[in-house]
This record gives sequence, C-alpha cells and structure tokens, in this order.
Amino acid sequence: MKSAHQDVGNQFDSTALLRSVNLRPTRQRKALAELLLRHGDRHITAELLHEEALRAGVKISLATVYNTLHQFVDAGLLRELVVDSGRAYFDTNTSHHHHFFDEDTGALMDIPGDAVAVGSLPHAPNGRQISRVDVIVRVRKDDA
Amino acid sequence: MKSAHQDVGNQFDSTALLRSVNLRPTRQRKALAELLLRHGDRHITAELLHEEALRAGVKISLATVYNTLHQFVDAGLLRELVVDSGRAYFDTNTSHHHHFFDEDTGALMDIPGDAVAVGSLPHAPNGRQISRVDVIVRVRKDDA
DNA sequence: TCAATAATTTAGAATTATTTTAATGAAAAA
DNA sequence: TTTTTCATTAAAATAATTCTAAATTATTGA
Repeated sequence: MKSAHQDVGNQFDSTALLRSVNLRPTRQRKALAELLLRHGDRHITAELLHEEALRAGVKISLATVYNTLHQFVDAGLLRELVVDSGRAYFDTNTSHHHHFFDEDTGALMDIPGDAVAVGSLPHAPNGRQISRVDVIVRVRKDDA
Repeated sequence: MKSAHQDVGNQFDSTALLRSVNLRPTRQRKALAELLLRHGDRHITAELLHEEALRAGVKISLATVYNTLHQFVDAGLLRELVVDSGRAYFDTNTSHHHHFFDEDTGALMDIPGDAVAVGSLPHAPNGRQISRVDVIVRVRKDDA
C-alpha cells in the first residue's frame, strides 16, 4: 500500500532546488522539475511536457508550463534551443554541447562530448559580446 | 518621361532566372526576385519583404510572399535560417557560411569567409546523412 | 490570335505556438 | 493568523504561417 503522504519516490529534492534559484516550490513547479530533471538529458517542447504532466496526473495548465519553462531557463536549469521555426525546445543539459537535429522526425540529440570543435571564432561586432555559439548538425534520411 | 513598357531598369534578368528553375515568371515572382537578389546579401522575413514590396508599388499578398519564398528555397535561390523561434529568416547568400545573431535587435549578419571553422564532425546516427551544419554565434550588448 | 488548360494569386478563414489578462488561489512574512 | 506577495489559471489575444476555394494570369496548341 502507498503511504498517505504525497511521496512519489523522487530521487532528488525539487523543493531545495527551486529554493536555491529563488522560485517558490509550488506543486506545479515541483512536478515539472521532477519530470524534467529526474531522468538524464531531455529535449522537450512545452506542449509535450504538458501532456506528459497530465498523463502523470499533475493538474497544470499549459500557460503554467510555459511560464515555468522560461523561469527554469532564466534560472539556468534549462537551455532553450531553436532548431525549427515555430516551436521551442528545452534542453535539460545546460553544459556546453551541440546538437543533431533530424529534419525528418524533428528529433534532437546531443552530440556527445566535444565531438564538434569550433576552431577560430571571429570577434563580435561593435559593442557586442558573444553570448553563445550554437552548432546544429542537421541530418536526414540517407538517400542511398 | 518614362517609357510605356514596364522597364524598371533591373540589372538582371529575373525572367530567365525564374525560367531556369522552372518557375513561371509572373509579375509577383519577378518583383520579389528583383527585390531580393538585386542587391548583395540580405536576411529578411516574409513580413518585411511584403512591406518592402508594397512600398515599392508591387501589388502582392502576404500569402504569395510566403509561397514564393518557399519556392525560392526549394529552387536553391534562398536559404532558410532558424535563429529565433517564431519567425523565419531567408538568406540570399546560399553559399557555405555562418551567422551572427544579435539577441537584442534580432539582426543577422554573415560571418565573413571561413572565420568559423568546424573541426571534426561526428558522424550522423543510423541511416542518416548530414544535410547541413549551422553555426549561430549569438551576440548581445556588452555588459561592461 | 485565341480559346483551352494549367499554374498562380488572393482574401479570408484556419492553425499553431505562445503570451497576456484579470481573477482566484497558495506561499511567505509579519 | 492576517496580510502581502507571488503563482496559477481559463480564456482571450497575438503572431507567424498555412490552407481553401474562387478568381486571375501565364502558357500551349490549334
């Protein structure tokens, strides 16, 4: 039998995590943090995460999923990826790395380690500084 | 006085260009080809190109601008860029090069020559082949 | 040259992803 | 607790793009 407390057996302390980035540990934010960060690296859209939360029995609106994802990005818990226009992907891996993007399926994959090396960057124009370098390796079905 | 023929003094033959890629040289397609390809490299959105066409006195609908941009991409006359989710940019430079993206202003700039070198690419997963490698160097106002 | 055919354009409706609004509910501070 | 502040939500609003079906225009072949 399940205990009466809402202990779902999460392996990390989402409350502490949220507190550490100055976000109130609400039911919704804890649930999303657990869905997103419990497992290893994930690439997900707001829409899909919302569906996943609902399937997991979490009552949450799509607007809150959007809000929360953006707050997580601001807090450095997630990184936002732009690979096809029209939808935003969120990546739970915030360390420096690049991506494969499958043009046929829309799937995103991390490129392992430093398998991509960007040599010699140009310097940024006028009063600008480089904030990030994104490398997207687009792949598609082999025509062979 | 202007001649009675519709000779607007374009420096290249848009009709021939369109024919060469199997697109009928309609009034609208010729006008867009001229706006896009007359000058050097451009990065533009459908919305902005539409406004520019209207300002130039070309009667054309936004739907046609979208259709035409995609046809030009398919024909290899343009390249579509994805840099911020929500809007698509089209680049008149179809040769191999990369981009700066100014996160503050939304401006795109070509990165000159081979100022960016991508060393060692990983090979594509399973039955996939690499179709393109995009490098986007995101810049923002200097915090200094 | 001209009708017949096929391709293109268009206005407007529809779609998709996302953001905003204004009201209600929950967490932190007093 | 009570108050204050922050978060959530449903629903409406917005933005970019695509679709639809009708009207127009380009090309082809007599």
